[in-house]
Amino acid sequence: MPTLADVAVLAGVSKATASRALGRPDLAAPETVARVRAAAEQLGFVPNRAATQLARGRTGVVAIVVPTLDNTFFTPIIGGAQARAAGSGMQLTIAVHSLEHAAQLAAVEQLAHQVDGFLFAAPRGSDEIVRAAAAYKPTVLIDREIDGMPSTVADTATAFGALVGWFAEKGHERIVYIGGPAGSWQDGQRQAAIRAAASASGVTLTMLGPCPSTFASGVATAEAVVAARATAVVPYATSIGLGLMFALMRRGVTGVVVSSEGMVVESLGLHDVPSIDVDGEKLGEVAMDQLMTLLGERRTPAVPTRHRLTVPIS
Amino acid sequence: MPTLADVAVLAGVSKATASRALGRPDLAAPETVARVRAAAEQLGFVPNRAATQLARGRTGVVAIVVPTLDNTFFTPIIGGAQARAAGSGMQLTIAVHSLEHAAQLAAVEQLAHQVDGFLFAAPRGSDEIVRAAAAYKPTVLIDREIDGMPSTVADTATAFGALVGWFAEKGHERIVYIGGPAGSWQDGQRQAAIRAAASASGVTLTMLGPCPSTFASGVATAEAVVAARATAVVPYATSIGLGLMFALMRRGVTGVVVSSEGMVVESLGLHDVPSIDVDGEKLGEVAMDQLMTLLGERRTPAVPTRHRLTVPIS
DNA sequence: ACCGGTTGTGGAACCGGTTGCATGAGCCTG
DNA sequence: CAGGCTCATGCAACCGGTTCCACAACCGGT
Repeated sequence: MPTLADVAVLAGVSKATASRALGRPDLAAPETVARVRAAAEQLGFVPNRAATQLARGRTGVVAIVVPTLDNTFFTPIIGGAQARAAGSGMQLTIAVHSLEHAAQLAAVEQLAHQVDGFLFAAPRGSDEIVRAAAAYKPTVLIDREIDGMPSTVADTATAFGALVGWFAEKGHERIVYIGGPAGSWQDGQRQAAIRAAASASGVTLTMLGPCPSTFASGVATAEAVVAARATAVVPYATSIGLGLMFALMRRGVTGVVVSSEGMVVESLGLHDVPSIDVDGEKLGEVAMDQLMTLLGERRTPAVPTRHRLTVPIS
Repeated sequence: MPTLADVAVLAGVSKATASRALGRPDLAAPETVARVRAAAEQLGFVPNRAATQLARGRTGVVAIVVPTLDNTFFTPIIGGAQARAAGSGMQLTIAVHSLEHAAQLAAVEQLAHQVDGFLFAAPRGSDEIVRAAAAYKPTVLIDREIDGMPSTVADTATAFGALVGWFAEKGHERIVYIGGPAGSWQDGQRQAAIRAAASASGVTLTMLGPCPSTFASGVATAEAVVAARATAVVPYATSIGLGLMFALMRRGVTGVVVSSEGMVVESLGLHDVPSIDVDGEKLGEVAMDQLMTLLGERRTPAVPTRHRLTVPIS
């Protein structure tokens, strides 16, 4: 395993110069930079991460906190963040946060020593935990806002409101909204937007929930949906909607439209079903860019510390 | 941020002794160990990861390679591995491997410099890539076997065979197996077991596929299932089965039983639908234990380098 | 021709642990 | 009681980069 010293010898310079040539090319003579780079290439030099971290006092790792991996909402976010992290030569570790409060706090404090920053994609965790993380290291929130903290959110509330309007236009008179997990920030936003849209368009609105984002919980809402004699349903999450559609079919219920996401609508060949697609990947990318900015990373585009993505409906 | 030197001063010993007292208590006097531990506790000392890594020449990180995060088969595996890694004070990074061959190879070689070992939960990747990883660092395969390499697999082949037998007993005469992704090791195993079980029980078997493990691809098989006039279907993955069930319902097809997993069967209240449940968490745990053994970690139980979990059907 | 300023480079300290080796105290054995 | 042994400990050299500082060469300006 070649070291920087090997590269330096081959290039005929000192370790110090070699380091500068590779890391801060502007501080070395162009000709030197070229020679050092060639030497590094030839030897297949890969900088030792631990050494770099130790010298710089940074870990080169950021953590993304998610409530679960079993929800396809979070995986693209992770993917996007991962891609951006890798682009800056950073590693991403995933912290799954399904624990109860005290354990969460302990886990965050433990983790804080091992990372340079946090991405919090945990819609339900208490503010206290997020603040604890932020007290240690730079922290960016994903899909949730807390006063005074940087965040990236998808503006689904507006999209959900528009969806209700869309249904109203199509002549639906009784609409159901199936709320998300208790304490979800997004759920609060969406409820407000949906209530406003419903009263604006004069439809009858039934609010169900709270409801975890799972297939099974969608199945479980079928009865209430039927009881509400709704013709249109807006579920908090795709998995809920899928469970609901499934259960309605099994009961032989027809004439109820459940909004979903593009992939589901397409693969099932559903017609006239509106869909909302959150670009999770983008969400992860933007949030990571924000974090990199906070960390003083040069190579990433600067992003405002508070960011809203608009969400299309179709 | 307190360092080992601070702890040493407070405990009235040298850095060397402090290090030994914390890391190898058997090498220090019990009384000293106690004093050092108390000092560390008092200062809230957390060892600097980078320094430890640099000194030991190990990264303290292992990577788990998965094809995607959008498949609920892999997430429990990751969870299990993560839990075991944390138990040994190691970090787990997730490498998603959806790239084409050359990029995969490059990614693995890059990663190899930054980790102590690999867990490969990539059922389809070519052997070459796995071997490349193994050439650099200890590597354990998950749910796949390659000659001469340590692995942990769920014996689903046997379970799938039993499932066919179960269907035959219930009087089903035409059975469909929907194969998994092209090149999947497990798929090969299952096909063999299913063929054997079918010919043993005299049922007519139709093999479909290969078929990616997605909801959409399950939907797409509905036509072929109907054409085969099958009354029982055994899909490779839960997501495929779910898509198929969905599509069959929409067509109004009844009388076709699709095997699934416990969670689905329960939440939908399906009766008389057999289910297969792979304990993914366990799979991850065992594989990580194997890897820890290879890495010479003391604290983990030694596990045979080739391990098969039996899979229950119900 | 002399001086202040820029630029490129090397020496060496440093990040915070781990560990080989040497030292000395205390114990057992012959 | 001497010689050899074990045991606990400290010193100092690492691991492999980064960066402060000093120094030298070279620039243009007066």
